[in-house]
Amino acid sequence: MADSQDVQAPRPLRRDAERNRQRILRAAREVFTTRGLQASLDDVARHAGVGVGTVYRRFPDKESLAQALFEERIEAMATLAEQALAEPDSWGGLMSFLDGACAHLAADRGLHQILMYASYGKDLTARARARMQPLVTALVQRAQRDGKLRPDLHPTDMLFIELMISAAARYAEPVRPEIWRRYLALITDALRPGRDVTTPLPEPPLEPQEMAEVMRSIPHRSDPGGPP
Amino acid sequence: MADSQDVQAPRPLRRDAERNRQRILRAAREVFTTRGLQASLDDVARHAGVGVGTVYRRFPDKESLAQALFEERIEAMATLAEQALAEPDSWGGLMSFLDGACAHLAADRGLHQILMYASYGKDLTARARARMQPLVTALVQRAQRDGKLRPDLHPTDMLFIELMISAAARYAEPVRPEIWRRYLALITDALRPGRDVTTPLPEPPLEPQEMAEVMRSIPHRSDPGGPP
DNA sequence: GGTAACCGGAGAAGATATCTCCATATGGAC
DNA sequence: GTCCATATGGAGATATCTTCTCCGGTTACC
Repeated sequence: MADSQDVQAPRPLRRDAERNRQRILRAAREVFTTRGLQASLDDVARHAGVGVGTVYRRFPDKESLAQALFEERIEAMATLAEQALAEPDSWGGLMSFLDGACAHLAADRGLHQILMYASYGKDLTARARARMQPLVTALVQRAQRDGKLRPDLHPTDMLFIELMISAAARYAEPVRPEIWRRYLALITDALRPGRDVTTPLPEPPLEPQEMAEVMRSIPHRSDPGGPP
Repeated sequence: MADSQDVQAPRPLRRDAERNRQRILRAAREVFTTRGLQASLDDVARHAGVGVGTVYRRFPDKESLAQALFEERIEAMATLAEQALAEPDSWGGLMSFLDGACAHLAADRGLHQILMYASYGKDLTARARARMQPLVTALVQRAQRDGKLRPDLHPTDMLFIELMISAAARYAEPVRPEIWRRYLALITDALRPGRDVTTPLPEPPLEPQEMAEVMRSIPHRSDPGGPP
């Protein structure tokens, strides 16, 4: 209890070390963005122009690196939701959020993996949920109160829409990277209430607790169990 | 040019060999269904109760096995489309097809991989396209002529819908294997024409040739390039 | 009963990814 | 300028997997 503020004060890292740390993070962002989380730390090292040893000294394993990136990504998503919530038009806000989230996910091959990376230690997906859930719920409920959004939709449905759209984006990415907008527009059309034909939705939405399980679907290592 | 009909008449396979061949195919169906194409041939062999050698003697590599399964899967899909086309109601037919195709894809983890497996030698996806494209086009155009389907949709859109839904199914499979029906119903709602609000779709649909590229997106081996 | 065809499965060969080690280099306190 | 705690690079030890081969022993069929 001498000087530190919390638990963080081991030593300020030598200047070259800190510079390399930043390089590594930048490289990881790029590599994971284009190739996904299954890229090896060797790849990241090469991309950063440092040795593997340097990477492993700073980040014991891929999970640590993912965790470091996790924070900023979640924050970007949360900011998106907050800005959407600040828009006066509830429908427009919801659309902005969906569009922005899908754009992020479409452009970043590793993002959904980072967001859904099941981490043994601290459950990152729990943090993601804690941060995002209230915002998305607010967006959804506000639009529903205004009668702009089908009342039978649930906040968890928004996440599924994002997952579906980003899957489409990943499939089409080499051919037509923007085609996902077509399908988002299509789905979006189905979200409005009071159309002449509205099919009652079969299957109740996923409860948050179920969604939590889905969010943990990407296993560590390159265990070929996770879906996309 | 002595006795054969085409190119097929090397020797009728000894009885035990044929029995094992069938066992292997059955095992491959099961293993690929539950774990996807990245299961190893050793897994298939173990599941079939035969030695790896036996598998490799019959199927030089995983591609050969996939190819053998490919035929029956494509045929099942084509049958689905033909039955849908035989239904008098064009909208109902299209829905039957979408529902059936999504159900197949949701229940079979390896199916979309088999259908989209880029094969060096004979281009299987080309065969799939040749078989399916006319049927799906007929289904779509018939519904559009009847005014039951938005006119701005294209046959390739149906495939994308199937891909998106099956991605959702794979994500949710351990938690709620049937939730995909919820999202199919949602999308389906957006397919009808003449609703009070119809957003014009941005991005033109994929041309068949572009779709062909998308279909070849799953690389050989376990090359971590393919999307889901 | 003879033999061609077949079987099983150990293990060779090849890929990859993870992570360690240590000789060498460098920042920065004094 | 000196010194040494702190860093660095990258070869290579480990570990894990899959694919595919090989061959002694077995089996179907005439």
